[in-house]
Amino acid sequence: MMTSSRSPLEPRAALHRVIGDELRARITDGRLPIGAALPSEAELCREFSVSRGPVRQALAALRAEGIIAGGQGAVAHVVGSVPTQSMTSFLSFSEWAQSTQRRPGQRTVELAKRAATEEVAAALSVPVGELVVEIIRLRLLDEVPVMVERTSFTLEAGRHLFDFDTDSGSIFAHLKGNGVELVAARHTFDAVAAEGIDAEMLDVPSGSPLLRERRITSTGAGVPVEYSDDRYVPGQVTFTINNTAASGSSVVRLVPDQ
Amino acid sequence: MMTSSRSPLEPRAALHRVIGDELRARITDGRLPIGAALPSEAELCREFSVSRGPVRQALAALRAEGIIAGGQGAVAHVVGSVPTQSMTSFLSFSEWAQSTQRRPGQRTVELAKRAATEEVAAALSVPVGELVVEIIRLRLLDEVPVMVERTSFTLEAGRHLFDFDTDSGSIFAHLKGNGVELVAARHTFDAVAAEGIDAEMLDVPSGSPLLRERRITSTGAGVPVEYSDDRYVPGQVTFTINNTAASGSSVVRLVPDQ
DNA sequence: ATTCGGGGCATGTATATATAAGTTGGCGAG
DNA sequence: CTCGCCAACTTATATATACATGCCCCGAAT
Repeated sequence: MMTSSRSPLEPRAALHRVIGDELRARITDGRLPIGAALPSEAELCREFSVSRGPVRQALAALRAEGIIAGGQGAVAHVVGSVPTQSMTSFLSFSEWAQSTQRRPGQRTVELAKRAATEEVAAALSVPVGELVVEIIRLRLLDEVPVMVERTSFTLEAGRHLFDFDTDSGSIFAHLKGNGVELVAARHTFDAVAAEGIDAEMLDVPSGSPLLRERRITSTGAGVPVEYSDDRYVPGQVTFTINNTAASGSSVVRLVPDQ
Repeated sequence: MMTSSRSPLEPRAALHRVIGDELRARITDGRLPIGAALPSEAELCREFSVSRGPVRQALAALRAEGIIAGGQGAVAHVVGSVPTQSMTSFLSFSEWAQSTQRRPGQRTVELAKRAATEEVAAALSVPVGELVVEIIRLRLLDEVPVMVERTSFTLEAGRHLFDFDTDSGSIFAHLKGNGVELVAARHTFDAVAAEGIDAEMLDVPSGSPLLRERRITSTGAGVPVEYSDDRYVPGQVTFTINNTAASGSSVVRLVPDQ
């Protein structure tokens, strides 16, 4: 059976993914409530007519997400439905805001092509003085200012921004449409005091605390594309992380370099 | 197999973990620099004298951590050395400090058994008023105060703390020794202003920004054991997170409930 | 009634094998 | 010399099998 348009033998369906999605669905829609025991591996094998390999792969994925737990000799059981966000929803303020029923707003303060400062150059792995595209935006939720964002793109990626209305759409959606794929990000959190323009734009007293997220986003090949310094008004937005001993998560506490 | 002089099948050494650790070591010490191609699966099989199963398990773990990348038909290659920490090293301030060559210090301000406030009760999933063990500690790095920690334990876990010198050892090590296993944690980050006692203990001006980490730590069964509110002086400690589109990491940006 | 032990069952780990599908590099035709 | 195609290599996926080890429950002994 060649079926030239498809594959000769169907299998390329990635059974373990099918199984994982099915179990995820059962958990989120309540057929497998929190605390419930999952079917044993053997039962899942029978149900999906597969061998233990794919079943165990699916269970391992769920375990890594922290959704199920259970050890050797005991059937796994549901420990909770971990809130997760897709990569794009996490990176894109607009997309995230809409998913929480808030009206996102934004005001572009500046869009410029300029030489990279030492900090930006280090983050983007380019020589100091190389041209980068810098955009400063004030972000709002339901008309209330919540964040000031200072983002630098490499010229290669950033040139797409000049033919784009940065006050309306999502930058990430636009970049993706132009073939710029962002698949990995490193986030660093600390606290800073609001100063000068930031305090004014965010409408908070000078010196009041802000949550700062610095972010380096890269392509699949590990090439940095974006560096951003985002400062949030406390109480409007927080960041939450789940980690488990099993899936040594990538949450790290660090001493800043300098 | 042979395995004649020892137990019938002796492995139980978790070969895939051994292989993963070895590869991790090669990457961090430079024998496999960033960008380098890993040996093919077949070569690794020969080198470690195992079948493809354990090798693929090890590679899958590295891939989930974002350290290596590569797809079907191509040898995987190193995309970066992601700093990771074990669960215990991430949870335990003392252990973490020692791994960074700093001298950790701590001063216990208070250790008390008291009724749970609304906030604590909600975090630990116990009724308001239930007895919990609360400990307040000032944490130092090289004699400099960097963090104030307010932790509440359920009575079940916290009772072990009264026969323990909280100024010397690691609480987590002590709890683990008493059979309290902590395997999952949820961390929430925001910024707050330093106030009253906190500002005084941390030796910063009142009103200056602090990075706050609130943490709920649970057992493998999903039962909350510990709730902590830690406030860090900026510039001394930051938190870093890596996430990739592939391994939908559990990093989430949230609107606080209240 | 309570406790202790054993057996059944479930998961963890490893091997061997087979097929599908993507990557790469080299060879030959134009 | 260039372009296109094919063959070899490599990874992704799935099956079948075997044994080690930990949990849980039930039954027997106290």
